[in-house]
Amino acid sequence: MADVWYPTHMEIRRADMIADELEELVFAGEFQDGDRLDEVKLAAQFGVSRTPLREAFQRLIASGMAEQIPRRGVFVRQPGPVELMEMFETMAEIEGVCGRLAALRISDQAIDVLLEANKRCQQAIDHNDMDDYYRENEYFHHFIYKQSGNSFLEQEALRLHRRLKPFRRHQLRVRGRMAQSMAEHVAIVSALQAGDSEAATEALRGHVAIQGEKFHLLISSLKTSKG
Amino acid sequence: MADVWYPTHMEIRRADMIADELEELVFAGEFQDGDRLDEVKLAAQFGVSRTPLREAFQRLIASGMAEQIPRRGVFVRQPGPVELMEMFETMAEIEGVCGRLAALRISDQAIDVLLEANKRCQQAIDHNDMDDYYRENEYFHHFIYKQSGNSFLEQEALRLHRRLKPFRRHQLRVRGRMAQSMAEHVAIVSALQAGDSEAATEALRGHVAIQGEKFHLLISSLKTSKG
DNA sequence: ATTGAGTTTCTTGTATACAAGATTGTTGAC
DNA sequence: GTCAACAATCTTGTATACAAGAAACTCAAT
Repeated sequence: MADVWYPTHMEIRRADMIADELEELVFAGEFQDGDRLDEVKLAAQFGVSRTPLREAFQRLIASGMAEQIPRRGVFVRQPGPVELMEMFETMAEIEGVCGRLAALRISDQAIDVLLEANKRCQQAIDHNDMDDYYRENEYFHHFIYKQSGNSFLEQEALRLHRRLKPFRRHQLRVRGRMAQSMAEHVAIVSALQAGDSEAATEALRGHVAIQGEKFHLLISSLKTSKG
Repeated sequence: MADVWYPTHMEIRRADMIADELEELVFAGEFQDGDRLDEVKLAAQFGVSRTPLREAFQRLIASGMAEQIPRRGVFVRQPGPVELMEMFETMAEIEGVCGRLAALRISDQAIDVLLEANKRCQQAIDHNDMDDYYRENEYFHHFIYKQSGNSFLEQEALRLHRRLKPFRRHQLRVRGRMAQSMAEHVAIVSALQAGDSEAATEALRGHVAIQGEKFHLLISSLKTSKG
């Protein structure tokens, strides 16, 4: 019983690997909204038959990244400006909830972890290392999800966070955003430390919502430049 | 353009129909946690080949109702007591969020709709018609999700609500629950009408969380009777 | 030129065939 | 009797074959 080789989740199924790759492609914007996912073309591209592809499609469909119209095909669905704003708002609210529960449940030990994470964030800022800051920032947020003490909620938060990743990627380039973000982190930890669930909620909600608003500006500028 | 027969989403794909049926079976508790979904047996049962079944499986897997272990099979995952509590808590928090946003955005017209819904709830209570109350209650909640003004959030709330449906079904049988639930509905509408987002959040959170707590009691009693 | 029936081609949805890993059962050594 | 190696069987994952709906094309009628 000790040396059982537990079924490592190393993906043996090509269908799963393809699903991952397709998700990446959709995230990377390789497809336009409404593009049909051509089974035979993609099968050739991946060097497999249609079968694993069709299984992979189901995953994209379930996660809302594609839509299936019977007998017509599978079409990618890129979120439009409105849906994106809604997703950011939802993320902000969910992070607020995580903060609320975390404030009620977090341990002193976990607070220390967050303080450490923030130190590393500050170092990233000092070195002006955006990638590093991005990574540490992500760790900070994921850790708070976990401190909600509700692993179902944690998973939901992670899922949405991941889905928004491609749209958050270049946010930090906004001038001064890193420093402001850092200040917000400090406020968040303070609220958690004080066990102030209201303050934690609002701090996290605001911290995330601002991304949606920056995004809103970006959208507006795009719209004016396009139309 | 007028008489185009738009691709009705009538399910032509057996895979989709099977996915629906399988979900029902899992919801109905026809499978134990950990049961393997036998492709060939189910294929025979549904009178189809393995192919559409395997597509249907992907949907269950994506929604967390089943787990796939490569080269081993697909196993149903029934939420245990802990996970269920977590799901109820998450539902309560999300409903709270819907309430918060709805309080900020709801129209007088929509308030009237809620008042009407509550009237129908009261009638159901007067007739002691639990099924009817259940239906009206569901409408009430779904309508509030919509009033959040965030259709992404609305969809997420609907998804979780649906997933919890089988575990909420017999809650109303608890003595006096219908009347208490009704009183909470009134408080919720009042908060929304007043535009008091804090009160709306707490009213909805409490209204839903109580279900989790009732459930908690149920679980405890089960545990003691079992072990 | 435009429309529309009829035909052809393409694509999806499902069934079946096959390869390889997992499970089970058996036999033989200790 | 226990355990390990091997064989037989079962199950999954993928490829291929086939049926039927959708799209594209042709061509005659207006």
